[in-house]
Amino acid sequence: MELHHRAIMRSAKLFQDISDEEYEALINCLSPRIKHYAKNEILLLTEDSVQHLGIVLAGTASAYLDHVSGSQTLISNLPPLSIFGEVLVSTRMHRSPVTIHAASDVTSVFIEYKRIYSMCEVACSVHRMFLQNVLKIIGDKYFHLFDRIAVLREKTLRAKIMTYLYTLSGNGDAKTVTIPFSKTVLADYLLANRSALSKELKKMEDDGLIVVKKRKIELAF
Amino acid sequence: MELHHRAIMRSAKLFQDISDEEYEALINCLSPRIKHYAKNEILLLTEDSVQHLGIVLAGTASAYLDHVSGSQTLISNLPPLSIFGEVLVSTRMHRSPVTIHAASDVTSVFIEYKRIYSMCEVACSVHRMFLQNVLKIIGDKYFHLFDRIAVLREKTLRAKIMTYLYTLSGNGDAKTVTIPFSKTVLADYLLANRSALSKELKKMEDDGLIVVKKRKIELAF
DNA sequence: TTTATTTTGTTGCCTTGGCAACTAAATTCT
DNA sequence: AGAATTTAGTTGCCAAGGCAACAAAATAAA
Repeated sequence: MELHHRAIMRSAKLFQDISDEEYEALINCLSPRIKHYAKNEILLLTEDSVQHLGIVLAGTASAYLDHVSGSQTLISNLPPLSIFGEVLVSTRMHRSPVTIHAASDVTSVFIEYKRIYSMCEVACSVHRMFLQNVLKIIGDKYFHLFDRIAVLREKTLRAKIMTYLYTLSGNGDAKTVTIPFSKTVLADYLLANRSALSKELKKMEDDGLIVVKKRKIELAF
Repeated sequence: MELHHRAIMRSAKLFQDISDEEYEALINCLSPRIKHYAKNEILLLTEDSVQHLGIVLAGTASAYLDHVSGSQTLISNLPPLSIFGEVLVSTRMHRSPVTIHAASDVTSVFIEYKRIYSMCEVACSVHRMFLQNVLKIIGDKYFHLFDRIAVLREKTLRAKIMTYLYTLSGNGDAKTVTIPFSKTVLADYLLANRSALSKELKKMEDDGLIVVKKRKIELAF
């Protein structure tokens, strides 16, 4: 594994609260493997057997929930330093619930689950910190799904949008939010019709609730 | 902690793949505390600071997502041996995203997060197994939310119901499923109107898709 | 820069299913 | 067992928003 990849990976949440020395020892132990993907290539298919935890080092990938009908629902964007596959670390089946594909050219690193488990004897305390980080990351992901459900359960489209923006603003902390995807994808994310979303955003602007400037939205509520 | 409580707790997923001896040592170390709740009492409020992992030993509790408007959305039922609060083990804030209340009289046991972390030195290998179990449980919970989203993203009520029943049947394994709650609550769970649900179930029965017998539903698809 | 592709706004029509209101049936409580 | 409460079925009305189709604007590719 090349040095600059090591350096990038260093700042992944996975290695938080781990010293530089421990980090070096750890990645030797974990022996991560680098892979490159061209835009639109598939990193992972639904139902694939997953034996690796992945970290996006460069580019952005997207995770989709596949539908029987062939349609897809965006679950999350994976910008650099995102972790994926970690929820499967401990499940019996290790089957991916999502399809992940490269939204741009992507560089990703993979760590075998086995390695994660088998290193305990060697470095118990670091291992513990590492597992704790994995736990934290999974917890965060869980809360993201939770936020999603908080949005989806709203009955009206406006309430969905409001809830989404509120969550995006860190529960009211920021006055301006930047939507991390296009309006087309946002509609998809909110499980709404794109034209309906377009209409409603306009209405909300008329009602003085928000000001839409491309992907930036000023909140006035 | 009384013996029969120990015995019940023994079969919680949390202690899977841990020997009887290890189990005994473990719970001494974890020093769990028992609490009793009368029906409708609150175990946990949204935004509560959570420092304990809980296990339901007897009775059933329910986790709800609170809404600004005061309405609630059922997230999950917690029958005996369910774990709760475990997702927060590693998050910074330890704030509960849900309100949990006793659907019947409930006996529950609590384990401090601290204990979970601080036992490593004493029993590394058991600790590892235990953390792995926590990881697995969180993973499972994650997938439950996932299933929920798979249901919610369906556009038509019928599709929602179908997806729900399919998931409930173990992806087609069982021909008969038992809905774990009343139709009223089911409507709530599907984020649909109760009367609409009633109508649609009847229609589906007319179309020969299902046979509804109280809470048991035969699947013919 | 020119072309191709994707994103966005906008309109009208029409279906899904939310809502209220009431009755009946089924549980639970005492 | 009888009363009280909760759950379930049924109806008609109506609004939210899905869908299709098109044009314009903006991005990306060549």
